[in-house]
Amino acid sequence: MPYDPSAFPPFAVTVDLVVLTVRQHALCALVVRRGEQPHQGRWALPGGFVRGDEDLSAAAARELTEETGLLAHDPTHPAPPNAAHLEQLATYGDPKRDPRMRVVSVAHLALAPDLPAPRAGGDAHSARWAPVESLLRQEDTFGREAGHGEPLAFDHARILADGVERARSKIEYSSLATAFCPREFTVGELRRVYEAVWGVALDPRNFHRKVTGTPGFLVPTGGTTTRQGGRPAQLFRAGGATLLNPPMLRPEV
Amino acid sequence: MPYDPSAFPPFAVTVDLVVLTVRQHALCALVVRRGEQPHQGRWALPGGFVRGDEDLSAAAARELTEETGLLAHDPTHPAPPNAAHLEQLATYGDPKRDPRMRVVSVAHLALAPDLPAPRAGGDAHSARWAPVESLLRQEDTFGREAGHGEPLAFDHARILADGVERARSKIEYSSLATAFCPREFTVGELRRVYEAVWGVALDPRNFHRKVTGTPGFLVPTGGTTTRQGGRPAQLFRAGGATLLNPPMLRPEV
DNA sequence: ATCATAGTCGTCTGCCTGACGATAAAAAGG
DNA sequence: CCTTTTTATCGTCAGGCAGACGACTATGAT
Repeated sequence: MPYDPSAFPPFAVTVDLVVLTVRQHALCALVVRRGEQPHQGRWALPGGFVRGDEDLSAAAARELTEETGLLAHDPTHPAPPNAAHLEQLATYGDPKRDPRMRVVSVAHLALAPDLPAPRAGGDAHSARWAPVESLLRQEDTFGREAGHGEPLAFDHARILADGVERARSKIEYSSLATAFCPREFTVGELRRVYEAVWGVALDPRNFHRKVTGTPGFLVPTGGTTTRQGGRPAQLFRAGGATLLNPPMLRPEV
Repeated sequence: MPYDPSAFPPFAVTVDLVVLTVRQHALCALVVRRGEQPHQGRWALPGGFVRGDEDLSAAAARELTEETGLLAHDPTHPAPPNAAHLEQLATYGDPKRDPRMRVVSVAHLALAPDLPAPRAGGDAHSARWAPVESLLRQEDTFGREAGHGEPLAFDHARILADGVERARSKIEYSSLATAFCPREFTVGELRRVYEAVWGVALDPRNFHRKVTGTPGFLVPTGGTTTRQGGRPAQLFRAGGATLLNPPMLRPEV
């Protein structure tokens, strides 16, 4: 049966990225200032159109590299130096989410170690890391903290909230928190990642017992560091385990 | 800035459904026989094009009703009699997944109680429940069990596998297993759901202690039934809790 | 030298789970 | 009617793990 163009309505398909990192004890997301209508001048998640011959994950990886210089980390290969975790998050297709046309956006979630400074790319005039707390508070209050006076463009506040929730729950039962750390890190640095993502304080002693006692989570490199002040701490690298069993427990509210 | 059609390539967007149920101690998925090319005559997941003014979840709910007569269950409202759980699963957009054109499919996962018989709808010649075990074994062996001699059409085997994995993990930490049960059910029936979905045997005594001891999971209706044979069992309805804490533990492999 | 900071090792207690014995209430078979 | 079978339900016990928290160690700062 031949291809019948009248059988289906045409859509534009985009990828949007929720890129998260931890800086200064706060969970931050990458946002870019929109250079075009609609929502010109507003902050938005980075993203762009999927090309005609491009897979969704390839489009997401391309956008990630364009915006941050990071490479998507394929778990089947050894991690390159500038690697970030990248996974599909969810797809958003409300008919009215973009006033120009029918756009379906396949959102992806990227977790990256702390980076020097984002580079603006594509049609973005500028890019910056902003604490998710202030980005998600936009819908309620219009405080001017972090230079954001308005909510994110389109439905990006919702997408960001979904991405943050995915990250918060996924570090419970997987070793993904190490994606926020540099290649070598200390138990304390890993604990501060959990504390920043969950927004809670964790007992350093119980945390140390838990992560060092979970086989395959951390492998010691032999070195130590004192970059945090205080007693020198052992350095670790992420181990091969991806699933934590039993999981890390997020404290009750 | 005006809308520029040349700025992006056009896509077709579809929804595909992984509809799961438990029948006769086996986890089963709804499959339809394709009436058109490509893959004419092959079994496939039910699905169809998203309409031009339709949200993705609305398209999935429409397809679900067309194929099964079930209604998507909006958790904010009381459950109608014929309700099924419906959630977005993932989106598949390999450029070569459909030889006719560029199609992006937003797969959804539906969990339904055991139904009398599926009704064929749309362009499907016939529909049936098939054990997921045999459907997913197609890629390796070509046994003729359940009348399926070939793997599912397109990338539907992969989508089905992802949906099954989602269901298997989600009943660990949520009360979703009750979506496989009729409105009133016994602890034993709920246990057989877990056993079928996970493919393991569970200790009836520990299971009973666990589910009746989790607040908000089950509420007794006061009635009893003996439809399973043996001593009469208390009837329960799903409680308000959606998250189980601590979770049900899936036995080690 | 003293303090502050951060890391690491232990102890104890309570809760939860897995293993499994025992009892209860029905249907089926003799 | 009695026994067997089947399913449901309650109890007990030991091991493991998490939360609370004391103690000690090794640095830099004052």
